[in-house]
Amino acid sequence: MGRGKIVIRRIDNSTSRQVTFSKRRNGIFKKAKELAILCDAEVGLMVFSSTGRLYEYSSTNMKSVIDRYGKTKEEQQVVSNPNSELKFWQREAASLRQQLHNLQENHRQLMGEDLSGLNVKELQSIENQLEISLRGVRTKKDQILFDEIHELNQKGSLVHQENMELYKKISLIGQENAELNKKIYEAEGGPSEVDQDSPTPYNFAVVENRNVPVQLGLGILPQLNDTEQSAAPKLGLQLNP
Amino acid sequence: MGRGKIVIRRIDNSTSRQVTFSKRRNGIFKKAKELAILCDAEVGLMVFSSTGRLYEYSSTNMKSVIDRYGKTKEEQQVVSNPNSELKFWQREAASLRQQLHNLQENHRQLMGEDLSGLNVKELQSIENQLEISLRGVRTKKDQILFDEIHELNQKGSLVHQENMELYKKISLIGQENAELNKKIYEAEGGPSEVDQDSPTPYNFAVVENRNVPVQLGLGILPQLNDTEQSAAPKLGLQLNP
DNA sequence: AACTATTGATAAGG
DNA sequence: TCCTTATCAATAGTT
Repeated sequence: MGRGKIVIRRIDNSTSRQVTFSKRRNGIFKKAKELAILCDAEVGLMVFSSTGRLYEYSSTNMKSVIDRYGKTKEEQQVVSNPNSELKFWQREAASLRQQLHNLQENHRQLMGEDLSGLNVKELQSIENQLEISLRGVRTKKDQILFDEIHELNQKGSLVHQENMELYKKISLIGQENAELNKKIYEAEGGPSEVDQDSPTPYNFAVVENRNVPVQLGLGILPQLNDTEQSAAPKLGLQLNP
Repeated sequence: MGRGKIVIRRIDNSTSRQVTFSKRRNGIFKKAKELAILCDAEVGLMVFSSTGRLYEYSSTNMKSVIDRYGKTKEEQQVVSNPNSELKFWQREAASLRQQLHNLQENHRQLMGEDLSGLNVKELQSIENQLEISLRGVRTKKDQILFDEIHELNQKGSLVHQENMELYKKISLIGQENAELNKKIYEAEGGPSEVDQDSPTPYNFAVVENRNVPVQLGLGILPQLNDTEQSAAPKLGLQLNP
């Protein structure tokens, strides 16, 4: 029920996972309330987010629900009996240790270690998995680099534009200046060769010599449809997608 | 979501209430499972029907969820049993669970999943590790295949030799046979054209026609320094080291 | 238990 | 986190 169907499997992207968690948490709490009210049931719901935060709902109060749960399961004795609880935690630890062990073995094989005892078929399977992983990692890395370059190019483009505008302004100010000088010259009457060749301060007549702005050296990607390509050598990473 | 909107209030009709309870109970349990899987959350859900029946779901196990709940709420009064061994095992389980969690994350990344949130350097590191792993796995696989081929070639060589010896024996027996026939012929006196063309049983004179043994079709590796290469086409895997 | 018309939840995208 | 909207899923009422 959304813009598309999704497979029920851990959401990789942590942001999406977080967002989905929020939405669905609200959803399930609403459902829990409705169930309790509509059907006159006692409901207790505890949810720990992957970051460890607790969210809870209880139609009455959680302690009462847990107590009732304990009674119903006839495990009330377990809680008061230290021996059986001890055993529970020992079993729990054993189970976790087993899971850890399995995962470690799996992990070592993925790390290319501990390969003895595997047949060709199993090795082939690991090889395939590693190839898939490698492709995934490379794709992700390339994408990040690509994005970075894209961003740099955009920034470069902006700076370039800014540069152009600054040059225009300088050009205008230069013209203004020239006109002012001219007026002063006319006001003083007659030409004065002394001042003729040494430009006044704030005279930006240099603009006329080179109105091409400094190249920033950022490789501009084709898809940026930048029309102001120049023959100047470019620095930085160049991607050929 | 149904044939019509309903108000969220206790359903009076007991049958309807029961039916709705069944449907919505299934619904909420499904949602709870999905939430746990999608968002990597730990979920515990307890529902008592109006008739007092308990229905429960937990993504891990209810005791663990209730314990965690108690700890999180800091309402856990271990006062009833401040057993240090109990605490030890609880810490042990928590530690193992943490390790498991870390390893799972690491593992997922090696599987090429869950790559968001990694920077280029980290991705590069995973990429390198995957390449090393891949090389290791391939080397191991190739070695197994190579060993297998080596072994097959040795076996083939042995069978070949055995074959040669058998052919020699047959040849000897054939000669013996021929001599015996000759003696019988001489003892009977005079040639008999009837028996001349049809070979006696156990006459292996066929040996003279082809003393080249059947090719086993095993590619023989150069390092086996097999000198009996033939021009016959070979079957099976051929390695070119 | 099925069916199915309808509402409700939510995925994707700002 | 909240808003919006297109879709899919849950389910209310019925058979």
